[in-house]
Amino acid sequence: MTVTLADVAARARVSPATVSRVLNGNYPVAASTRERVLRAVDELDYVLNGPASSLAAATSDLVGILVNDIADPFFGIMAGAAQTEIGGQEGTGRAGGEKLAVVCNTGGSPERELTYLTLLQRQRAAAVILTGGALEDPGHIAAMTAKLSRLADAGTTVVLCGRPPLPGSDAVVASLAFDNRGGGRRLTEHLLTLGHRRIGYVAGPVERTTTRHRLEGHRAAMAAAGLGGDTAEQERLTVHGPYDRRSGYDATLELLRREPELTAIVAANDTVALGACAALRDQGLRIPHDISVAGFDDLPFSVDAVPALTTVRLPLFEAGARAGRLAMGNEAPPPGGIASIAAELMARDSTAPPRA
Amino acid sequence: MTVTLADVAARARVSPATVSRVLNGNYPVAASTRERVLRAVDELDYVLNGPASSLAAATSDLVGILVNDIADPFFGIMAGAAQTEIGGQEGTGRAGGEKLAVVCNTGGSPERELTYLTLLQRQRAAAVILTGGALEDPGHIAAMTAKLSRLADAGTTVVLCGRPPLPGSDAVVASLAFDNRGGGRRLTEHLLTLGHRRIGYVAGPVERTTTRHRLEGHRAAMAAAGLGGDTAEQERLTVHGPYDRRSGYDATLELLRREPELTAIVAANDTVALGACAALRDQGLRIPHDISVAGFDDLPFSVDAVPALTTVRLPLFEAGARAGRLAMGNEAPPPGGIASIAAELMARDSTAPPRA
DNA sequence: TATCGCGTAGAAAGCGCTTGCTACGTTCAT
DNA sequence: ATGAACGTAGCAAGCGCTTTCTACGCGATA
Repeated sequence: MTVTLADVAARARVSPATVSRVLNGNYPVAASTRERVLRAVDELDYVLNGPASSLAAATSDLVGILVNDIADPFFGIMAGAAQTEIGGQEGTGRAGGEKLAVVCNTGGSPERELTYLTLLQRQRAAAVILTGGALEDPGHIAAMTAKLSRLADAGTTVVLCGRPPLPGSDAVVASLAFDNRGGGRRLTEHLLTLGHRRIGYVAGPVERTTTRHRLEGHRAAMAAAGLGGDTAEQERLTVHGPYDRRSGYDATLELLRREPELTAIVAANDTVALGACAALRDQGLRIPHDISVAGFDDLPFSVDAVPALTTVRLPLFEAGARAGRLAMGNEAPPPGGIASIAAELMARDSTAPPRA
Repeated sequence: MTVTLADVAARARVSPATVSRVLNGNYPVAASTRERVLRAVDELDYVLNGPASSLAAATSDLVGILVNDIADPFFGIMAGAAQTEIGGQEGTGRAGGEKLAVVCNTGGSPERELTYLTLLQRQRAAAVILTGGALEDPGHIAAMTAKLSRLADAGTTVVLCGRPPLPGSDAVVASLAFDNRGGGRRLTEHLLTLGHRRIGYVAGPVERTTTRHRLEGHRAAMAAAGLGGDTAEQERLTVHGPYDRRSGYDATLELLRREPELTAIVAANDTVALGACAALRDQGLRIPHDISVAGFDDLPFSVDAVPALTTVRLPLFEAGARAGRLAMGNEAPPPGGIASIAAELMARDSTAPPRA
């Protein structure tokens, strides 16, 4: 029924070993022999049996990319860039390099994250790239650390992209961490410079590194300006919610209720900011005339928002591509295995000085 | 080094066969024995060797989801929904159902589409879901048909989601096709009803089914209204380009150059529409006062555009979920294996009667 | 009591591939 | 002329699991 290596060998009048070596290209084979084998492969329309090959070689060509939300371009851009670096290099013909880069959607659930890691471990994945913020739960962190070191033991390369390093883990080859704290700080400094004093913050889900870092940046800027007040006051001007449009809408309404004198709102990311804008418009407020709004990430649609959204640009594509290269061993890891990736303020039209 | 089935068997004082049966749960095993085996599995932290298991069983638990652009929520939403149906059903403990749903990004390239299919074939994937429009190139269609029937022969379930049926192929279990033609027609009828007569069309990439169907719907509506003119005129009011923001921007400028009297622009999708809006604004035109704009897909951000975008809603999540169920064999295929999925007009604020 | 059948477990034969080792020419240096 | 060295190819032993077939023990049936 299905064509096997042996069939190809028979047709090319060589041994199975030779066919295997031609296909893997890591052993000298005479040009004429190789030629003959390749022809037989084509004629029989042979496709390697991946499981058999992985079993014998004790490695596979699977590379997993874990994302929190596949419908969010934030992850899509990184994953796409990584895949380009992994599945991209054809050219060598059928030999080598043909990895299967696949993305797995955890939906932000820690259990699913672990489940996918186990599934990838089952498949003896060549590499795993974890993207996006991590959950700050001690239990989960411990479980992840254990799982990742088990993966590393089995020869899987682990790369973190847009996620802070896992303390005390030597399983991770490299972590590319976005400077969310610095970005958040500069964004709020921008607002402060414009003259804002009462700033509301729509934060992401609690217990996420990304959420915390951005919020810390914001509060650091506020504190440096002698604002921000005590903890209770900080809490009053902060509302947490998921990274979606709806959360931005609802949280904005809530912030307005708590503090009608708000002159600016900083959102956890651009999608949330869009929801915030919608809420403000529905309240009859004009942006930025009555109130300023800022986002984070600089996703493609942000520049087309009306008014164009002030935000913080994260080099998602570059980071994803680099993670891909790191996973493939095509790039040297940064010193110490950790790289901080700069976040750039993009001041646009959704922020302006507060009304006098 | 690594723990194998035999290790577990030894520790549980049973034969490897029994361990296998406990893990796969398709053979009667006494409760006490199962208990013992499960404990050993836990104690040894055993993880099944996927390749070995796939080799022996001649199937794997991999399910591939092919998308054209992973950074586009259009695909992200479908893929996410499908993954929910595939990787989701835990609850049964570790037994059964634990598939590895992975998404593969073709970037719209036919070669990569084929490459991924081969890679999935290598892995003996349990199922493959192809999403999004297909390339209308005879050579590629033939190659795809051949590849898919080879996959089907090997036991892989093939499902098409948001992609028209492959004529003459019995390899495909089901195809869920969006009614792009009907949606396109209703959208243009809406514009016609408002009084528009000079309508520009920013189409998607040529030779794509989605592009063609939407355009056909548009032209059918125009023709039914006695408008549209000859082929040359139709061509003059149509500009093709990729499904991105940039294309919408550039094409809109081009259309305006060709026909300054345009009162409405229909875009290939919402992202393109956003680019069109940006171009119009940069030209000092107000939407919808000076010119109307419509999109397609009703992606999440469309309702937050300013003005809110008139578009055609596609039930992406539902379709993706259904495709996932179909792939898992958890839902009966539609009669004839083909289902047409309705597209609903969402008339919002970006369209209005033309200026008198 | 003898027989059958059922529930449960083990033995062992692969699944299709990779790779260490061996074997067989050649060519080169001695 | 002889042997070392090299370039190629084959042999065969697994890789870790699934599954068919066989075996065993026991309660039910006759």
